[in-house]
Formats: sequence, C-alpha cells, structure tokens
Amino acid sequence: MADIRAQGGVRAERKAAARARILASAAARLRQEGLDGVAINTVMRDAQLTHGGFYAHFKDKQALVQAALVHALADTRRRWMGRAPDASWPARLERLARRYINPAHRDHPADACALAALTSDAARAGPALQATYAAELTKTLEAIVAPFAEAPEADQARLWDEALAFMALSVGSVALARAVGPGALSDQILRAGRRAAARINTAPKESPR
Amino acid sequence: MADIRAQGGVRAERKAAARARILASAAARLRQEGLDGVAINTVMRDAQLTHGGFYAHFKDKQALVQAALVHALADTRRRWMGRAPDASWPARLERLARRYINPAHRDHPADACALAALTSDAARAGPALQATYAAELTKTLEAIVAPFAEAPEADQARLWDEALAFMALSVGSVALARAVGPGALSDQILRAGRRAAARINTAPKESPR
DNA sequence: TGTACATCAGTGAACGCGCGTTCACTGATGTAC
DNA sequence: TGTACATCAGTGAACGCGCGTTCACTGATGTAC
Repeated sequence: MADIRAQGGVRAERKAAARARILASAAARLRQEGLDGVAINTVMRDAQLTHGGFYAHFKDKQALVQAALVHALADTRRRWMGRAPDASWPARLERLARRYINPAHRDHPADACALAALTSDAARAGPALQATYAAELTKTLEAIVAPFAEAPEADQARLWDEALAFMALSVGSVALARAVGPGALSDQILRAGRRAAARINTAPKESPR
Repeated sequence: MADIRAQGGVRAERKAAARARILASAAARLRQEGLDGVAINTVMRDAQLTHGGFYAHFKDKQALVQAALVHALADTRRRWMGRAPDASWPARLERLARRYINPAHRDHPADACALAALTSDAARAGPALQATYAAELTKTLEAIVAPFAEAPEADQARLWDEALAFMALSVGSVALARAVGPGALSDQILRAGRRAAARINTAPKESPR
C-alpha cells in the first residue's frame, strides 16, 4: 500500500505522462519553429489536451521552453556522441563532424540539435534562456573532450579551444545550410564545413604550424 | 524646368527620403530583433510616420524585409572588406576574421552583419527570403575571393571551399557568442573561432596534409 | 467494505495585447488652361 | 501670373487574428472515518 502510494497512484502517473507528452511536443516545436513555434495552444493540442490545463504543469511559457531545451539537447547529445571510441582527437572530430554536418541533420530539424536551431532566438532572449543555452553548450563541449581527460594538462587548453571552434563551425554550417534554403549552395556549405571541422586548428597566429 | 521635373519635384524627393528612413529603421530592427522585430507600427514610428502610410512605399511586410536585408548587407559587406589589399590568401582570411569575429561586432547587432543575426529566422522563412539570403551570402563569398580571381584555375575550387567554411565558422562564432549571453564562455568562443578561421583548411580527409 | 468529503488535472470561455492590413479621408503638391 | 481641378503621401480609426494568461467549473481520483 505504502509502496503503491510512493509510486504515485493513478492520478500522479497520468499527470507525469501528460507532462512528458507536453515536453516532447514542445521540444519538437522548439527545434523546428523556434521560440515562437512553442505556442501553448498548439503544444497542448499536440499533447491531446486543452490549453487551459497547461498551468498545472508549468509556471509559464518561459519555464516550458527552458525545460524543452534541456530535454531536446540531452536527447541529441546522447545520440550524437554514440558509443564508438575514437582512436585519436582528430579521429573524434572527424567522426563527430560527419555525424553532425550532413544533409539528414539539416533536413530534419524536429529531431536535430537545438543549438543549431536556436542561435538567433537565444541571442534575443532573456538571461535565463541564455544561461540554459550556455550550460547545455558547455555540457556538449565537455562530452566532446571527455575521452581525452587523461591527456597532459598542457594539451587540455588546446583541446578545449578546438572543441569551441569545432562547435562554432558545426553549428554555423548547419544553421547557414538551412538559411540559404535547399540547393547546391546549401550542400556546398555542408561539404566544406564538414571537411574544415575535421581539421580545425586554433594555434594562435604568432606561432606558425 | 524639364530638368527639375526629371529630378522628381518636391513630392517625389520627400517620398524618397521617407522611404530611405523606413528602410534604415527596418534594417536596424531586422539586425537587432530579427524578422519579428520589424513591426510595421514600430518601423514607421522610427521613421517619423504613421503606420497606415506604409503601403505607399512597400507592397507588404515581406517586401520591406527583403529590401532591408539587401540594404543591411550591402552596408556591412562594404565596411567589412575595407580597402586594404592583402598579401596572401591566409593573410586575407586572418584580417577578415579579426574584423568579424570580435566582441564589438558581437555587441552591436544593429550595425552588424545580418547573416549572423538571421540564421534561424531565414531557416524558418519562406523560399523568397531564403533566396535573398543565399544571394547575399554568395555576394559576400565572391567579395572574399575576388582579389584572387587571377589565381590558377586549379586553386579556385579550394579558395571557394575555404571561403564557404570560413563564412560558416565566422557566422557560427558570432551567433554562438551571442546565444550564450555575456560572459567568459562567449569571449572564449570568439577567440577560438577567430584563430580557427584564420587557419581554415578544407582538404578532404583522404589526403593528409 | 461503504460512505462522505477533499483534492486537483483538465475543460472551455474570456481577457487584453500587438500584429498586418484595409480604408475613408486630408491637404500640400502638381498640372492644365 | 492666376485659377480650378487632379494626384497621392500620409493620417488615424477599424478589422480579424493568434497569442499568453486567468478563472469558474467538472468529475475522476484520493482520503478519512
């Protein structure tokens, strides 16, 4: 009895399921249509509910968007990194670039990385969303360098810088490839971006390679 | 007399001046607040007019946004490229990266490159705006490689690819640096992106350098 | 186990707001003679 | 040069629409005895 109550009961279970549906539909809308695409009416209809009930789950639209952003990125980060170990740092960047900067990722935004979808939205949003965006980007950067945490201290700074530039190029390539619309230019951007991402180099200009 | 009429007369001159004010205010709003920031009421008030008169100048909001995008990019492209000749292709990329990927550019969006401000907006917009965005990006790419049009035919494809990746990284760095909000991470992104942009390399993975 | 009351997720109408667009009107500018 | 009419950039009220949020209400679930 106590156990069953601890599990939540029928009502709590249904509420949790409803919240999960709301979050999933908000996450998809967020990635596909941005902040303005997360209209409460639409999200609730997607989740087979009416809009009035929304406020039993989230304080306001802002809270939903923040939760949806975290949800979406946890999902794509896990799928992106995969399980395959990489032989070297360049091999890792090459593999991650191949899996991120490609036409399928560009063409399916509802399942894609929210960092690439929301650059402009986050730039214009308030500090709260920007902080969430920054925290999620940081988690992603840490996931990129994680397998090389054993590398010498002296190399850590270089890896971090290269991961930063790698993310800027990856996000930039996909965002730009979407912005120009379908066509040859979009494909060219992805090809060039993918190649350059695998060869990113952040040595300061003073020290020639 | 005929000359004065050819110049347009008082009414035509005033109309042209009003149109220029509308366009300038729309271009600033577009860069700072995106497509939704270009509200006709606001833009017309900025231009010292009332909203009803808008349709004497533009067919609809879409036409204004397209014209403002072209206007904004012509301006920033000219300022970005400057007049200084560059000693070499790497020197050109290094100089352009320094002038694009920096805190001042990040922090003054109303005067900044619209390509970086509108990636997400253009990705979700209709084909007409995407075509304009693509055409403006193409003009920018052409301006980047223009001084090296005399280079051997065999090098042209490489220069174009590197210009593509360079733009993806430049736009991505500024867009990402804005998205994370002010702080150390934002500055790190710009520093790493700037260094990597000056060293962009799009050789295919099969041929090691 | 059965009954009476309390809780609260979800419903659906309503609100105020800003948006893009339309439209009858005004009055300075332009044109015809 | 002077007068009568035509044009049209700009005004300001009005429209329908979708938005986020509020709120009185419902009815199934949960609790107390």
